[in-house]
Amino acid sequence: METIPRNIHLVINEKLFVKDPETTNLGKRILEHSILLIDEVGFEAFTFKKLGQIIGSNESSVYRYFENKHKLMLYLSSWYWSWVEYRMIFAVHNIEDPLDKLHRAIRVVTGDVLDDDRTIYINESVLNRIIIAEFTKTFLTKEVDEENKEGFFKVYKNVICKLSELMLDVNPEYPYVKSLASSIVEGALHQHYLKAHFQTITDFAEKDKDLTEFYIQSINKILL
Amino acid sequence: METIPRNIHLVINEKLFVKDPETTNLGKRILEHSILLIDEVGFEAFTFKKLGQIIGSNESSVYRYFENKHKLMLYLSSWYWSWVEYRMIFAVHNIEDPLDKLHRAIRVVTGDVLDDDRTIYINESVLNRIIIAEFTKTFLTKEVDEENKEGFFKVYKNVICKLSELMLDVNPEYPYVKSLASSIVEGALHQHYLKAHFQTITDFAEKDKDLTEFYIQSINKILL
DNA sequence: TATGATTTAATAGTAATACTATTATTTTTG
DNA sequence: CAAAAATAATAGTATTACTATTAAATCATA
Repeated sequence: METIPRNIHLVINEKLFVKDPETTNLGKRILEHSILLIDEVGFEAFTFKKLGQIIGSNESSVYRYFENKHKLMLYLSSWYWSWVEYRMIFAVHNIEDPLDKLHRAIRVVTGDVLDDDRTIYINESVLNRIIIAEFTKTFLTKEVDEENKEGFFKVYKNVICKLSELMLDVNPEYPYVKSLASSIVEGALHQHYLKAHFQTITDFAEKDKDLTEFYIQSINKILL
Repeated sequence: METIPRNIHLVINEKLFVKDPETTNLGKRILEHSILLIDEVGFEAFTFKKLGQIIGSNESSVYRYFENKHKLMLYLSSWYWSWVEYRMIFAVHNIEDPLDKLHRAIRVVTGDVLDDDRTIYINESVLNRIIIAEFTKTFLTKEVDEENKEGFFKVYKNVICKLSELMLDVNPEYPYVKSLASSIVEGALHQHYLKAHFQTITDFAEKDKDLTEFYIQSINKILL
């Protein structure tokens, strides 16, 4: 995959970090290994102490970059959705047919993720795995409304809005574009999770059945 | 609503509790007030200490019923899905037409929940709110696979399997019944949450648009 | 190269949480 | 009424998620 030119930087809400981790070596090591460690032990068991030990640095040094682990997770999530948005725009660019555009966007949002070598310190395929397992929990909290006001979920909402606009181009009469788009984005994460942990309630454990195909077929029937 | 006859007891996996809370007064008070307290402060801030204070009892007494708060949440979730399953079976019983049956089941799974007065110590409409906000988190953990083996999510999976069977009766050729069913069950919870916290990415903040209607329309187009 | 500024590391400490263990007291039951 | 069971009270532990302080290392530049 070659989607992000090296000179482009994904911009992240400044309230999510104390010090921009992309500006220093230690910061990049924090990003790199927090992704790997969260993937390994899960967000609940992930601590700054363990992370510090792994990167040969100190707990308190991690705190100079991120206020707490929740903010770090929100940072990683924003990075992820920003990257998805970028790839989505890239995928539909210069395409004429609205339905073709929508299909390409759906492919980006629901498809499997390969590592993008252009960012050495972020392993996108592992990041995708932790988004599948952990992202939903970032907004299922008592603090959602405040954090939403602070714009912590803006990039995620952007992806959904972009997708719903593409749907509207296919069928301007359809009344539920926003819910259809949010269902697909969240639903794809959920089906990926089921595939890994609850094979009895998903069809995508079977090799010949494909998630993206399911969504493309469904929206064709719903919108056309 | 009059769905559960007083003499019927929802059976819950015995590994979820130390002592069956439905057998004693204190147990019922624990169920009643844990639902209210989780709704009030959220699962993360919910502790057995606070619960003990509220029910005028002791932290350690709560531990005699539930090993920890996660198991308590799993207990409440099982109770909820068991109740949904019961209502679903009840709703389709004696109905002939497969499509009519499916529509009725979808209505149970996606519709708003009113309190069922037959169980005095469980407020179903509050329980529904905490399921919307907290249930997904119960399986997004590193322990899913073990807990799944223990049968902690059996009732939830039952609901989805029942729903997918009804879909198969409508269209035996459709290849994605399980994923369609799990998408609807999880998707409905998600859309309810969006309605409460992320109005920009759902259509159901608008009064004239209805979640159940959206799902019934969608499955009609997908299955027929 | 010296000086100051910034960054990072190390240490210690705190409040809260999620328990466990023990004993005393109350309630239930036969 | 006595024995058994349930509950309450108290205390204690390990871990977590931080904060504060100071020391050491690195860097930037006059």
